[in-house]
Amino acid sequence: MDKVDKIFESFVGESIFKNKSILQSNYYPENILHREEQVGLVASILAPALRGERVSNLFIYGNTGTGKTLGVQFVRNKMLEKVKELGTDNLKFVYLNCKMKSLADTEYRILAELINEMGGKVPATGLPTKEVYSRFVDIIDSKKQVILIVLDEIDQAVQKISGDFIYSLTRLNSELKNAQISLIGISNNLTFMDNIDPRVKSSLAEEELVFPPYNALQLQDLLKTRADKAFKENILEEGVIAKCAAFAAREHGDARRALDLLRVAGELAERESKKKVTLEHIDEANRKIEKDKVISIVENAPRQFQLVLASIMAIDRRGKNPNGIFTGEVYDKYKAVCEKTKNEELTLRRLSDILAELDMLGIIYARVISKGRQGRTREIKPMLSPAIKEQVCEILQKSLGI
DNA sequence: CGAGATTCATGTGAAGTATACCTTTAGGCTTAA
DNA sequence: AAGCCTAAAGGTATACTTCACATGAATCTCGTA
Repeated sequence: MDKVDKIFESFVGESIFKNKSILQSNYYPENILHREEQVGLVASILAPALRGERVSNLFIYGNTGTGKTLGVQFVRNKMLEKVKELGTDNLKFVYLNCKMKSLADTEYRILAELINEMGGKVPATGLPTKEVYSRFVDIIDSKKQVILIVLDEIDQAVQKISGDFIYSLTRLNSELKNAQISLIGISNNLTFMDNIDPRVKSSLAEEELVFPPYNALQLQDLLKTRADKAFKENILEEGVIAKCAAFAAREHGDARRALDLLRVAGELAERESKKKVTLEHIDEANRKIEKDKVISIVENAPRQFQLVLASIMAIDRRGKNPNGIFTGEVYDKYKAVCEKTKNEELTLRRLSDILAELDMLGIIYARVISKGRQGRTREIKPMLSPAIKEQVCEILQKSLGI
């Protein structure tokens, strides 16, 4: 039996999943475990909107995977249901994720996206920002209504946008004749508010709410309820859930991570046509998730990023850099690579920024250090396990045509 | 020997440039009455 | 005369460059014990 047959065979046979979608990240559960208190608070803060009253601006903190988005969406759905039931038409609930990089990382794009969500239309570029702004106001103010705007991962946006934008949004109500708007900011970053204009701060966070991380026990509970629905009976080996929970608890109680882990582990087991999900599958899943993330970043990175990364990998592969690689070395290698691949070479200034961004992406480690008389530089190390390194190198070679 | 002063190799911020899109606007051409 | 198309004018975003100044610790210098 050849390989392909084998693969199909394992899928034709009994699946270990009952309903895999329950473990996927876009699944919205009926109720949200261990977040009753927070969800209740959100609901009570937003409830006046049902009567057409303006509600306080709300700010929600919490690490990734602590149920912030889920909680807000949950309340949103319930409210929209209620609105339908009441037959009124004066409540809009707009959700915008600021992290979708190409979608909303500038003031202009956020406005454009909000307008789209509201049913208006605006080109991706070209209009004066002012014009977009006034169109936005027109759309909102076209009738009497309460508008709740959810800005998810708002910290990502504010880094690039002046806080003025948020401020003017919060102040918008005085310009509106008919409508009322309220903002709901969601941030992963607990220290986000610290370096923000106090005016913005006080107007944005009329109400504050913290979503604490799940602890390992809560994660187990959560995984167990979902696993019961997602897997068939007796599929999970003893301790699998506990291990998933432990992994995720280490990652700041990230429930999304825990669910991904369990799902991928299940997929791996299925692919091997095993009847059980074992502890090793969890380890394997952990590695795979990490790998997939890195690879998709590298594949989709702009050419110049790939060139820089290729230079770093080339130096790293030659070895003997126990203390890390320095910016100067990378730049020399990078120039050579550019010449070989007939790419235009950038300035050292730009390279420096690219290195910083690669660091942000978590592909390399790059800290600024001072080497005394030898000046200041970044100390650079690739942050990839050997197996991934090879794949990354292959991708780079293919993509750059080396 | 130790406190300052020096120095190196980049880091970093601000401002400017080039390119790619986008709308508005005005003029010219077409078309229908 | 109304309608449609086109090109120029005027904006914005993005990726990059140029310029100028900032950094921070190893090393040097020099006064002093």
